[in-house]
This record gives sequence, structure tokens and C-alpha cells, in this order.
Amino acid sequence: MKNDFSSNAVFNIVHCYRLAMRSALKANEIGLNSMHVKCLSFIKKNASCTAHDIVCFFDKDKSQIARLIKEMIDHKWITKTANPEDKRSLILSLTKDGEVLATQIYETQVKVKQQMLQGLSQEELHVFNKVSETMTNNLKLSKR
Amino acid sequence: MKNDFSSNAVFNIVHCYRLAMRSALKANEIGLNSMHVKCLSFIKKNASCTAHDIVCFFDKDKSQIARLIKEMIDHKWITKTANPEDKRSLILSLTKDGEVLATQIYETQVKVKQQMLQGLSQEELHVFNKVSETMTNNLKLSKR
DNA sequence: AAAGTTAGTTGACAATATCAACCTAAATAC
DNA sequence: GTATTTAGGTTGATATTGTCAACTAACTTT
Repeated sequence: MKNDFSSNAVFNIVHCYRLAMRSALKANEIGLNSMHVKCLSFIKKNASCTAHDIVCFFDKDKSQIARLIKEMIDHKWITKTANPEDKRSLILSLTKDGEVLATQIYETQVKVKQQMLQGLSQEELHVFNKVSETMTNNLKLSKR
Repeated sequence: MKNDFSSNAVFNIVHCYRLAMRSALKANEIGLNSMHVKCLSFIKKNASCTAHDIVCFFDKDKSQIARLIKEMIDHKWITKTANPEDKRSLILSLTKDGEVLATQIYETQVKVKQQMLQGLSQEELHVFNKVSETMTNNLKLSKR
């Protein structure tokens, strides 16, 4: 039987990972929430990124993203500049402060991951990744 | 290097699992949310369960749980009865309707799990579980 | 050039989470 | 045994997060 699988285990990882990231980043103190973290990472990775790109990637409501962006601009983490290609959209880029923060987020992710992966072998992680992917695909397929 | 691990994979599983459960249960139509699901399952499993038990198990605010319980009583999924052991607390039990719903939830969990586990071998799942547990423990330890 | 689409903004509101005050019953102190 | 403290639960107020619909301006289609 396949019933030794417990979905709780997976939920727990996600929950604990979030807590670990929050505390490592001292997120509360600087007014950083989990969507800010995701957006800043995304903007760092994607040059000439727009609000629309974020909406598509994270599959969120566009009004929510518009407000998140406003917050991040208020915090002076990012700026909006006109997009010469398409005047409807605006290109988001990190400020100096935003760069620093995004780098710090990246480093924290690496740190938390290292913490999390302690005592696990290459093979185990390889299987884990493969299984994760298969699970996600299985679930996505069932939607249709 | 351990950097082939992507935390996104795990986030995705949780996200897709939730969506799959919601749609399979037609949760929207009956006013069922994810905490209701968790509480109903918990009450089904734990005889003479109190609000306090739920608060402790899910590590949530007691006011939030009080309101969830009120909602579930309004939906006629559960009832509250005096606890002879301790008159401060109230014992929660499933109504007939609640039993039906909790059973349906259980069956849906089994179904979604089966969907999710397609094409995965015993060994792979075994490793996956072991890795999940280790990850959670690693993260919990780091909190101290 | 008119009609339809798309990127983004805003207002209103629903859902969820958190904080503090409070009541009653129980446990403990004295 | 009464007084004080602690624990289970409820409620009000408020913060946070997510959703829906209307709208403007810019682009695309025909």
C-alpha cells in the first residue's frame, strides 16, 4: 500500500521553512512579507520585469500585485520606469537598497536550505526532487 | 553541491494539493474552508476533543478557533456538549452531517493522494518520507 | 478609424489572522 | 476554607491578505 505517505510531512516542511525564513530575515522588523520576498527575488532574476510578469508567474490577482508594488516602492526597494517597448507597462527594477535586500534574501535562502538539507545524501535529495516533480505533475494533470 | 534542491517544488505540491482538494470537495459550494477540513478530520480522529485541543494541535489563535467552531456549529457539522471532567471546556462532536462530511473528506484525501502518487514506487515514497521528516526536524532544531 | 484586448490602478469588500479584554471554572497558595 | 492565580473559552477591534468589478490609457485587429 502507498499509505505510508503523509501529506502532513509536506505541509510541515513548508510551514517550518516559512518560519525559518521570516526569523532569519528579521522580516517583521523591516516590514517584509512573503510576497515581497518572492517579488524581490523574481525582479532580481528577471531583467526588465513588469507587474504583469509577476501576476503571470505567481498566478495572483493583479490588484494585489499592484498594491504590493506600491508598498515596495514606498519602502524604496524598487522603482518603476516607463517601458519604451509598451507604454502601458512599467519596468520594475531594484534600487540599491533593494539589491542589498534581494541579495540578503538569496543568502538566507541558501542558509536555510543548508540547515534543512543537513544529513541528507545526494541520492536522497535526487529522489526527493524527482518525487516532488512527479507529484506536482500528477496533481496538475488531474485538474483537466 | 546540494543546490539541485528547489524549495519551489515543495511549495508547488502544497499549492496544487490544496487546489485539488478544494475542487474535489466542491468546498466553495458548501462553505468549507481549509481549516474546517482540518478541524473536522481532527475531531473525527479524536474522541472528546475540545477547542483547546485544536488550538494546541494546529498552533492557532484561540479566538480564531472559537470562531471556526461557531461556524461549524452554524453549519450543523458539529455540536458542543458540557464536559463533565472540566466544566470550563466543551466537548466537540460530529453531527450526522458532520460524520458524512468528515468521511467524504477522508475519501477525497485518499483519492487525491492516489492521484498524486501515480507512477511512484514504494522505495521512492519511502525515501521521500524520510527526507521530508529530516527536513522538518532540521528546520525545527534551528529555531532554538 | 472602430472595436476589441491588455497593463495597470483603484474602490469596495470578503476571508483570514492577531491582540487584548473579559467571564467562568479550576487549581494552587495561604 | 477563602484568596489568588491559572486555564478554557468568548467577544470586539483591528491588521493582513485575497478577490471582484469598474475604469483609464495604450496597443492590436480588422
